[in-house]
Amino acid sequence: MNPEFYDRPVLEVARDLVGCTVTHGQTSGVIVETEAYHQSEPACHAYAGVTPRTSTLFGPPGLSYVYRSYGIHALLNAVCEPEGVGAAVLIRALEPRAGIELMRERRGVMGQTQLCSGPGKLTEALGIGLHLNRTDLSGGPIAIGPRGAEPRIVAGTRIGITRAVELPWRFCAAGSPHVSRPWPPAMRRRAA
DNA sequence: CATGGGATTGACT
DNA sequence: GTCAATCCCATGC
Repeated sequence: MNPEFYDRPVLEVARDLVGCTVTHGQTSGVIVETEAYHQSEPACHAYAGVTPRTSTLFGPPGLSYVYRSYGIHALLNAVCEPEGVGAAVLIRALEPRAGIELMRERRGVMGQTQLCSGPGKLTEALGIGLHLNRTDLSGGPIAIGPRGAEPRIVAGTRIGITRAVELPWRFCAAGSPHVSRPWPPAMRRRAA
């Protein structure tokens, strides 16, 4: 997808990324869960302003932002909005498509819904590390491609944060078993 | 230069 | 339900 796709309000991009395909090497998956982050709210790393760590977030749209979480996991984001605005979409879960056996080896689990059902899980399954920070998502080693049919989307509040917890900036593909837990309330009510 | 915290996960009670 | 693992970096002295 071209940089223009990301040069829009981060909430629009987060919603439109659900259903798109992420590819790295032999492995790929369809995005089933995203979260939006923006410099205007305190859960976003860019809230602190431009620092060596956050400079990627303020860079041109369409770049990757990969950072280490809890000293253990690499988390993958897509930088959005015009250069100078700090915003990104966190890729939280995928439905595995290609290279599933390789994902199983990397993750050490067999179940398809356990391979990529979390932001730290999917980077491990796809082999995405910190060295892929600030790479081009349209022509770089990580490629994000367009979706087919538009999926039905369920919105909820973001997961695992301590500030601005009330914002409904999490977007899930309705009924997908590959979404990370806990599922949004609107999705638990009825099976799919 | 020392310190503390975090957009998580998996193992355990 | 609780808790530890583990490291980059922001912050403060």
